[in-house]
Amino acid sequence: MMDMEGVEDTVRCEDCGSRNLDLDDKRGEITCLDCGLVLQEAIVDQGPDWRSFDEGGDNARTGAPMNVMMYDKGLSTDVDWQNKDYSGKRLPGTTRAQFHRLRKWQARARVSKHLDRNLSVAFNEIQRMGGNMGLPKSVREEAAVYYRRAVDNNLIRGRSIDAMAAACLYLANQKIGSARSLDDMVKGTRVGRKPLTRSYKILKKTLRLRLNPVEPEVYVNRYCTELGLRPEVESKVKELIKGGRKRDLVDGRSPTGVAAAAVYIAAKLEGQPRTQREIADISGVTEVTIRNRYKEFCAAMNIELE
DNA sequence: AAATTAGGTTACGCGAC
DNA sequence: GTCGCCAAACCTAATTT
Repeated sequence: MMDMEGVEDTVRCEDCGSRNLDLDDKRGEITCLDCGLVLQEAIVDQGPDWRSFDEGGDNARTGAPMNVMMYDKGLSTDVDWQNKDYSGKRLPGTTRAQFHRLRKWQARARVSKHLDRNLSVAFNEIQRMGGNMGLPKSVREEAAVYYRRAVDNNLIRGRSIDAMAAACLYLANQKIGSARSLDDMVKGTRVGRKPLTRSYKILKKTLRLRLNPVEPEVYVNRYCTELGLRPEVESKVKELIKGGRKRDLVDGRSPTGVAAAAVYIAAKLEGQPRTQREIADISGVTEVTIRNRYKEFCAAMNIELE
């Protein structure tokens, strides 16, 4: 039933059969332009995990899960086919009509159940992983949108949900600039580096995503915060990176390395020095790399440290 | 703590298979 | 899709200043 060519050729409006559909990235909706039916929504919100996970973690929950990100959008109760109420009496005509509509909507929600289940699991994963490494809600929402588009483009079959979910998170993270490196992702998701990057590439390619290359500036705020540096240091860091970019010391190098080195220099210049080791620990960049970068900077920009 | 050195590893684009 | 190749950027580890 599904063919390999992507959403335009395969998805029709469930109500009127029109192929005239509109995909709204921002809101994550697919809307039929002919009848106005919203086919798919990325309903994303924070909520407690309700799936059990193998390794520890706090999966405790109180009360019913919020009906967010549920694969069937909360229509989880069946509507009885008989036109009778709970006591067996026949329903009056108007009520029957209402139930007819209910059934219709329910059938609709069932159409692509297997895909929706996949989405359900994936959304949970995105929530869990994202929450795990403290990614803001906006990133997780964006990731969910990407995942749904991955499903729409038949990218899921034969790939692990976890890897794809992690890849979506990584993409969203880059788009929004939440300052997580690939290393951070690997650590925070327990998805291997290989499958993660593989899914990431496929996703990026087939969705034709154009992302700005990650700039070192993205990491500056986080590094400074984690090192307890004053705001002045932070602006000094950005200044340094700017200068470095002019002198071609930035492009082609790993943004984390450049950021880490600039932080090292700025911290020292501003009288709030941190050791290379400290910076290496929080940034995941080795001391050696920090040294290489910061020496390049000093040499090219006539910076004297002491 | 910082620097140096040596040697191994990864990412990436691309073409071949 | 995977493999092999490339060079540069990075890494680890040991040692010295």
